[in-house]
Parts: sequence; C-alpha cells; structure tokens
Amino acid sequence: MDKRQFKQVRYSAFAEVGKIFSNAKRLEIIDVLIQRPHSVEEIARSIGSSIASTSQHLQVLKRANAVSINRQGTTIIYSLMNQTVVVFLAMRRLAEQISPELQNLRLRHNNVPLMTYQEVQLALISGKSTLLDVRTPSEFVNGHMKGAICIPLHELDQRVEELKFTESVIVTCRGPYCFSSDEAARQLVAHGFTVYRYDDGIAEWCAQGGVLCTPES
Amino acid sequence: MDKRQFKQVRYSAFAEVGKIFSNAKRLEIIDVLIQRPHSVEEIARSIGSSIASTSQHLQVLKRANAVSINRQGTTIIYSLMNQTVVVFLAMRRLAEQISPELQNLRLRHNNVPLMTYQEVQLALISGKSTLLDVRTPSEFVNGHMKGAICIPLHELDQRVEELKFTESVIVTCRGPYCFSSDEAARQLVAHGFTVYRYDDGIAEWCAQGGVLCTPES
DNA sequence: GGATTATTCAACAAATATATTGAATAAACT
DNA sequence: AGTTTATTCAATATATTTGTTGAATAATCC
Repeated sequence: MDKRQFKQVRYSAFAEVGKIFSNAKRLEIIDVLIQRPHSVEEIARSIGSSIASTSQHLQVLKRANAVSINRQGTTIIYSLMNQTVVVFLAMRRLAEQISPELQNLRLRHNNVPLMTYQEVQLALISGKSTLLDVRTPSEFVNGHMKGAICIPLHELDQRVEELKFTESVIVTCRGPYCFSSDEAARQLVAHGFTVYRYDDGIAEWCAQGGVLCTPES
Repeated sequence: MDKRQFKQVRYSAFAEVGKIFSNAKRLEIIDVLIQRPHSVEEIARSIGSSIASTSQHLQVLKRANAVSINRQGTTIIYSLMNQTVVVFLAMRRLAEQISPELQNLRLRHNNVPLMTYQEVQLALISGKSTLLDVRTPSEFVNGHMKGAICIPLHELDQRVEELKFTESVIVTCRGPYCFSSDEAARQLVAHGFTVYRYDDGIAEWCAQGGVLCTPES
C-alpha cells in the first residue's frame, strides 16, 4: 500500500464514520433512543418516517455498533450504546458552535430563567427546590436525574397541588430542544410558582457528571 | 412552525454541519492545513485532486467558517480556523473508537517505543532527551512544540552528528498517521541512538495543553 | 404446524454529492 | 492599460445516498 492509497483508506474511514452521524433522521433516532429503548415501529412514528426506511437507518447504526437489539416477544427493541451518546453530544456541540441558525433555535424560549448544571446541584442541596421531570413515566423510569420527581406534562394541570410543598420548581424534559419543559414552566408560572428551567436532558446531565437513576441501579 | 418542521430544521442543521466534516478529501485538506497555511494549488497537489475540485471543497469549508483566506501576491492562502482543529480531532477520536480498521492502521508501526504526552514532558524536563521534529522547516516555523528542534527527514542522515550531545531522541512529525517519524526513528536506531516516538502532531499536543511556538508568539 | 406480525430485504426512483471540463474572474505585475 | 495567472464558477456526467414499494423472513403465539 503506497502513501496515497494509505491516506485514501484512512480518510475514507474517518468520513464513513462521520456520515453515519450526519443524517437528520439518524440523529433524530439517536435523540429518541436517548430517552429509552424503542421498537422499530415506535421509532418510525416518532421520527415521521416509514417503517422500512427507519429499519434501514437502524441497520446503518447497528453496523457501526451505535445501537444494540434485544427481542421482546414479537418486537425488536433498539437501545443506544453508551459511546453513541458521547458522539452525539460532541457532534451537537460543534454544530451549535458553527451554525448561528441552531443557536437561534435554542434561544427561542419564554422568559423563565435557565439554570446551569451547577446551579441545579446547588439548588437541590439547599433543599428549597424541587426538580420536576415532565417526560413520560416510561422515560423517567428508564433513566432520570437523581432527586427528580415525575409528573408528565399532560397530567401537570391536575396534579399541580403535589408541588405546593416546595419553594421553587426546576423543570426539565428531554433536552435543549424539547418543548415540554417550556410548556410546563408556563403552566406553573400561571399557578403562581417560582419556576426555573434546566434545559438539558439526561444525556447532558450524565456528561456533566450528574448521577442517573436507572432500572439496573 | 410546528413540532415536526422544527425538528426537521434542527436535525437537518446538525446533519449539514456533520456532512462538511464527513468527506475524505475535506478531512485531508484540514489535516494538511493543520501543519501550516497553504495555497489552493499546494493543497490540490498534497491531496491528489484537481485544482477546481479542491477549490470547491475549500468553498464548502469557507462557508462553514472552517477556514479563512488571506491574499499573498497573486495567490490565495487558506488557513485553518482554531475551532476546526477541535472538531477535526473530536471526529477522529470517535472514528478511531468505532472503527477497528482505523485502530489497525495506527498500530502498524515499527517497534520503536511510543511516548505519551506526559512522558514527553517529563523526559524534556529531565534534560536528557531531545525532541526532534522531522517536518519541513516551513511547517516547523508555523508552529512547533516548545523545546523541539528541527531536522527535516531528508537531511537527517547527513546531520545526524548534531544529535550526538543527547542521551535519547524523541521523534515527532505531522501526527499519528504520518510516516516521517517512523522512518526517522529507523534511521536513528541504525546510527545507534536511543529513540522514542511521540506519534501525535501539533494539534493533539495543543489539545493536551502543550505549548506551541508560533511566528506570532 | 400454521397463522400472525414485526421487521428486514431487494429493486427501483428520486435526490444529493462529487469530479471534470473549460470558461470566467479578478487581482497583481509589467 | 494590457497581460498574466491563480482561483473560482458553471455545466455536465457520475457516483452515492435516501425513500418507497411490495415481497421475504423469522420469531412468536395459538
């Protein structure tokens, strides 16, 4: 193998890996799987693609060891490999750095004050704040921030009394681009609560050193 | 903008950024530019592509603010933006993690012992080792590890006497996939030297906190 | 064992990305 | 001002990627 061939093989291999994570639908699949494992049919519905097309994307991810499968009855459940989350977050960070368009998307929120990871930690230690996860119970069970409680967004209005004990509420959901915590914060403000938002999800929480409660642990 | 549209815009934007860095030729261009700024014609020669094709790749990189231009007489000199190096190294690291093929490429070296960044630092402080950069003088001048001396590979055989003062030599070159330090190490071993290799280049050196000597500093 | 059904495969069509060619541009030097 | 020349642009051809359709598969459940 001469120098040029060697280079070609090498850079092509780099590019191959990059391409796997440079498709909008595949990135969306990864984002969906971060919350919890899903069947092919569920994923297809989530991302608004046909089942066949979704299956093909999943094959690509499987070939790259980005996801693993696990049969449950007649359906096949896809889960994310840990390393993939790291890649995904790294890609997203750099995309946000480069693309002003993405920065704008992230900023387009209501005026509920944001909290950083460190601020959330301090607030939880103080005991005066409650971390409220408004995702679905199944997502919550699969993995949630230590200290969080779960009230799904669609039940929040009826169950708002459950939060009366706390001085302030920190709302969190699926991640920086999920609308749920935004909407939840709006509702809680209307009920007179002092509200903050932690706009990262469990993946970023973990990456920053936060403890995650999972079914195994 | 409804939820699905919003998602589409967002993930497409992520994917767009990824794609810029998921082309073999563009990655090779970045790797070339890490050493020093180059003209279009030089880059084209380095990567073995036509000038027109190279120019088009450079336009893509420029649109993403990955490179900057700078006219010098009749030629246009492309330089890398700092942020790009970070992206490039992050992409490469994850590609190496995932692709066993790439791991093999990196391992296929002679049996000169490798030194990590920390080991190099210790060896330099001890004063018993000399860090030898075998890249070209222009690359060396553009940016080199603090404490390194420069003898280009093709002059090494004649200038080997210049190294007689040191107990051991640590050879470095363009990076983990460059053959120069490998070849230099072979030659130095033949001359009876105690030889080590630091197989990262200036980009990785910087990323690990190493001091770089540049024309400006 | 046969029916059911979630998933995958295969073939094709459409969209996108890349390389090549030759012409256009635009800055610099004479 | 005209010439030179490095670079860019535009048009085209080719290759790659993606989505769709409908059939094939393979495991489960009865």
